[in-house]
Formats: sequence, C-alpha cells, structure tokens
Amino acid sequence: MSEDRATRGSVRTITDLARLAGVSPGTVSRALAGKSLVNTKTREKIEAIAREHGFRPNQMASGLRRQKTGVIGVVIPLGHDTRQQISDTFFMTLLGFLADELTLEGYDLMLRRVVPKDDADWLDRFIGSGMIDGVIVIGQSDQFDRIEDVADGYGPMVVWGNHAEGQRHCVVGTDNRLGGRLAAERLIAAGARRLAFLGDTTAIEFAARFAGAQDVAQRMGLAPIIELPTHLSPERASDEIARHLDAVKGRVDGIFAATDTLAALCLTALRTRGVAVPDDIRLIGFDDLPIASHTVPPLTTVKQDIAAGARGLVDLLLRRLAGEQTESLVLPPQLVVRQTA
Amino acid sequence: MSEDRATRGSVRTITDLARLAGVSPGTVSRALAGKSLVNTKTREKIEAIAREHGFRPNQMASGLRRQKTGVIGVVIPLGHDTRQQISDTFFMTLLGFLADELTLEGYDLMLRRVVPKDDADWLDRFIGSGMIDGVIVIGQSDQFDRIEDVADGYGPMVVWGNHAEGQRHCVVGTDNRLGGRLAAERLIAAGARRLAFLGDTTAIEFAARFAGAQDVAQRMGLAPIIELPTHLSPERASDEIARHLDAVKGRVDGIFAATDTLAALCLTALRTRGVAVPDDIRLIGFDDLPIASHTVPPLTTVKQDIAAGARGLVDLLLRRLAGEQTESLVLPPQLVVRQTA
DNA sequence: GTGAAAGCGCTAACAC
DNA sequence: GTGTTAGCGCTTTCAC
Repeated sequence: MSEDRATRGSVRTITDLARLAGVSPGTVSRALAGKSLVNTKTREKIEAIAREHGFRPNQMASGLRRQKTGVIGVVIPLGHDTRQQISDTFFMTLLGFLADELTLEGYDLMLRRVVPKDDADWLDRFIGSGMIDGVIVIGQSDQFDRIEDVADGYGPMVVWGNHAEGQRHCVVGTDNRLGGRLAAERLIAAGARRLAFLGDTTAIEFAARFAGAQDVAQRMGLAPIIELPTHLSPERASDEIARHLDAVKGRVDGIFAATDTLAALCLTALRTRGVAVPDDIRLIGFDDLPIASHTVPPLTTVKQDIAAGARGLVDLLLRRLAGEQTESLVLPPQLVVRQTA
Repeated sequence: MSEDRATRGSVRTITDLARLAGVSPGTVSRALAGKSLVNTKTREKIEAIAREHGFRPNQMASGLRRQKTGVIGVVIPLGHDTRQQISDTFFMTLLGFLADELTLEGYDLMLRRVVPKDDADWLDRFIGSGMIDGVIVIGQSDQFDRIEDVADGYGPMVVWGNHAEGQRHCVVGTDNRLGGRLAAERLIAAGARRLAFLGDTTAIEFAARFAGAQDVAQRMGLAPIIELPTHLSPERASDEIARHLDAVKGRVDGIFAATDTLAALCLTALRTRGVAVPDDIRLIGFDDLPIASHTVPPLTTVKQDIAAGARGLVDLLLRRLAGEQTESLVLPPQLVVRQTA
C-alpha cells in the first residue's frame, strides 16, 4: 500500500507502462483490457507493473476512442417545485437503488439536477454532452412534452413516471391511476364519503392518482373530490396544509395525500387541530416510505415497489443500449392497510 | 424545436460545424468557448449554426485535451453497514445539497457507491479513473486510514466526517463530540441518570458522539453510558432496538440515539412497550431530519446544518482545486429541544 | 502474439 | 482574427 504511494506518478500512461515492460502500448492496452490473446507471461508482467505503480487507464481517453463512456446520466427535473425537490425521499431512495443497479452492471452514474424553467434545453444538453451513454430521467415533472420530443431522436433513454396511452418515450412507473382507485376505495370502505386530494395535480403522476380516485368517487355517486394543491417540500407544504384543513373544516371526512410525506404532515396538522384519525377523518398516503410505518397512528398507504422500479429502469436502459426496442413497464401498486384508514 | 430534431445528427463535430461556417475548427472552438477574440460576425454565425443543429462540443474530447473534466466525484463508502446505507436520509439530503452547490459552480457530479470490504482499492480507483477533477467522500465509515493514505498524494479531496487531532485529510463535519455533550446534558437536565447510547460506535462519527456523552456522564459522576449497537438500516435496526430495550428494561432512563432515524424507531418500540416518553425514558436524537419534528411526541435532537456542510465541502474543494491549502471545517451542532427530553 | 500507425473530437500554441 | 498543427491517452485495424 505505502509503496503504491511512493512510486505513484511515474507511470501515468499506457505508454509509460509499455516502456517499463519493454512492449508496445498496444500490447499493454490489450493486456489490461483482458481481451484478445496476449502471451500469459507478458500479461502477467504488465499486470504486475500496473499494480506496483497503481496505474489505471484513463477512462476519458478510452471513452473518446471507443465512443462510449461507461457512464449513465441520471437527471432529476425540478419542474413544478423548484427548491430542493431533489431531497424528496422517494426520488432519493430510487436514486440509491439506481446507483446499486448501475454499479452492478459496471456503469458509473452521473447525477444532474436541472430546473427546466431556467434551462429549456436541459435534456438535449445532457444527452449531447458526450459524457454519457444513456440517460435515466427521474420524474416527468411538467416536462412530458419535452421528453416526448427527445424520445424520437434518442434511443437510450428511460424515464421514471406515468404511462399515458400512445406515448413515445419508454417509461417505468407505478400504475398511478390504479393506485388512486385503491386509495379512494379504501377511504370509502373505511367510511369516508366526502373526499379530498392533497397535492399538486400539475405533476402528471399526481394527476393520474387524482383521476383514479375521481373514477371511484363518480362510480360510487359521491361528490367530486376536492383538490387541495400543495408544494412538495415540507416547509412550504405544512402551511398550505394547515390553511387547506381550516378551509374545508367539516366538509371532508377522507383525505388522499399524493405522497406519504404529505400524509405525515397532514396527520400532524390534524392532530394539532384535535381531529381524530381515522374516526373524524380517514387518511391515506402513497409510496409506503419508511416514515409510513412510524407515524402515529401508522399510515395506511399505497405502496410503490421502488427496488423493482430501479431494476426495471436499468434493465430497459441496457436493452435499449443494445439496440433493442422496449415497451414501457407498468408496476402494480399495492394497498397497505395500517391504521389511518 | 422540431427542426432541431430534423437536422440533428448532421453536425456531430466541431469540424463539421467549421465546414458549414466556412471557417477552421480552431475558430469554432474559440467561438464556442467564448474566450479569445473572435470576430463578432463570425462568432454569431457559428453560434447560429450550432443552435440550429443542436450542436454541443464533446466534453470527453475537451476534457482529454484540457486535462480536466468538469466533473466532481462523490463517493459513499459503505463500510460497517453494507446494505443500502446509501438510502440513509442524512447522506441523501447532503447529496442533494451537494448537487445544488456543484451545479451552481458549473461542475457535474459523478456518484459512486462502494463497498470497501469487497474493494480495498475503491478510492484510488476513483481518483485514478481520469474521469473526475476532484472527489468528495461522504462519510469516513471505517475507512479513516485508507483516506489518510490517499490524502498525502492527492490534493483535491474533501471528506464529510469527523475531525480528529492531527489528521491529514481535509474534513468538513459537525463537532460530534460537542454534539454528544449537548445530548447528554439535555438528557440529564430532563431528569435522566442512567444513560444508554443507541448506535454502532465503530463508525467514527458515532464514536465521537458517544465519547462526548461519556465525558458528561463522567463529569457528573453518573454510571458509564451503556452501548447498544445497531445497524443503520431501519429493517435490521428495529429488531435490534427491540432486543436492546428488553435487555436493559428498568436499568435505563435516558437514551441518546446516534441518529434521528434510530431515535424514531426507538420511540415506536418504546410506545409498543408502554414506556412513557419522556416520563419513563428521555430520548434524544441527532441530525434534526424532517422526521424529527413529526414523531409523536416530537423529537428533541441535536441539529447538524446540512446545507452549510455541503457549501463548506464544495467551497473547500474548489479552493484545493485552485491549489490552495485548506484547513478542516468544524461546524457547531445545535440543541433542538422538542418533547422527548 | 506483438508492433506500427491512424485516429476518437477537441484545444492551444504558434504562425501569419 | 484566423488557419495550421500537434497532440491529450487510449484502442484497434493491419501487418508481420
């Protein structure tokens, strides 16, 4: 280990190493890449020298030459809610799983957070940078059309989000509409009749959840579900939720929150108002984040399988990288009944 | 937009563009880089063509030539707790802020999750890859010595973690020992006398928190603080906490949890056992994550300023990139009194 | 099985 | 101001 350090620096390129080994750069390249036939003794000698000097071939040069980088871009567009959506627990968890899956496949991960409002060109810029072999977009935000535009001309892209009939970009995501139906059905089964939806329906995933819930309300002959828009960040959402609750006081007995985070905030706000959950108001979340099982009472919610989502994203991307055409992957949500509905 | 798409592909290199503009590649490079003097008309013409064809210079080629990549590596070593520590809320939040700060400074972020146990060479490999201009290590885990080794030979590295007297690598982090003291003092002020520490003290940050608490216990003439080691992932920790609580039943009246996540789990476990918090047992966490204000009762904790941490990491790294020597940055923790202690 | 040579796409002297 | 040229470090034919 310490001799690594002492000699590091003397061998910076494959050519340096070649000189030391008394062979040509080409041979070193072949030996280190582990491909082509190279004499075993030559290979061992080269590997020994490389190890001794802590030499590692420059990935940029290699990438340039081979026209591939070994890097997958992961981009999170912050559309409708600029500030720090990147710390959203769901996306961060998905990112963690993505990192695992990509590492497993030998790819590096380049993370980019973009604000489409300030940078209309965000997706083309990333793709055109030459730094990535493919891109995973986490969340369609309000950028559905922009993504559609790009999908026609660029193959290796997979998006986490909502699937719409006839869309052109390959998407992996939960069946949000079905999830919305499950949520509304559960609220109603728990005795709710006057429903509200907590969350910003300009986000397409949320719109689908809302639509699914509305389907059920209509089918059951209930009043239309009231929309209570909020931001996603806890700081802003807390105030908004408080105001909403005061505004609809006594007119709502079931709340479907677009995410568990919002549901948890809502639960706190309800408690401070002395509203009993689930007796006065039933509450259901979405995601099944760790927090859901630790609220008081524990949160009933609609689970998304994040690990499966990450696996799906990477799997589809690799197949597209290999030139395959791929269908979108729609994952089934799952109702998790705890104690708030 | 749609004409972008139609013509995209015809202009792939700076040379293609040069031909179209009737100038040399060098001029295109200069025009697009915005440096050196280029005739205004020429520049505008080149920019127009670039825009029209959605052309963007290849960053790998540029990086290779300029010997810098515009990418900062961010690596999370998963030492003592392999599985999915990357989804740890604290690290993920820090990562979010880092992404913001680096973007602001014009750098891209390459994320790598490594398991040092399976890959002793993790840090050298990343640094030597030629893909990054500098590296930020999130968490020392149990890799303190490995990081020290590297620090001697590689300048542009900054680490999030604990500062120890005389260490050679540049670190940004909270004063964990002081944080531990604040926590223990608060528990004692709230009436606790028989303290326990919940968390794995082989992680150096946690060891410092524990040591700080132990300082106070000793100074106050209390019994030594009992160590209750746990993993970090909620799944494994839940069981361990349950077992610990049963084992120390009646012998502990104050618990200092190494993180808010552990504290939240502990709170749930205490409730299911009918233990009153803070009356029977006082509880304090560490971090002040969003969850801390949403437990029931809300969690008293020691706050780390994550945003300031991220800013510090990036600031120091940029200065090191510029060749400066930098001292470590130790941030003061802050006691946040809520209702569990 | 190995060497020689030609670039990958870009930038930075150095001329003019 | 702009063109020309020589690489950055690597991979990959094509010879032998």
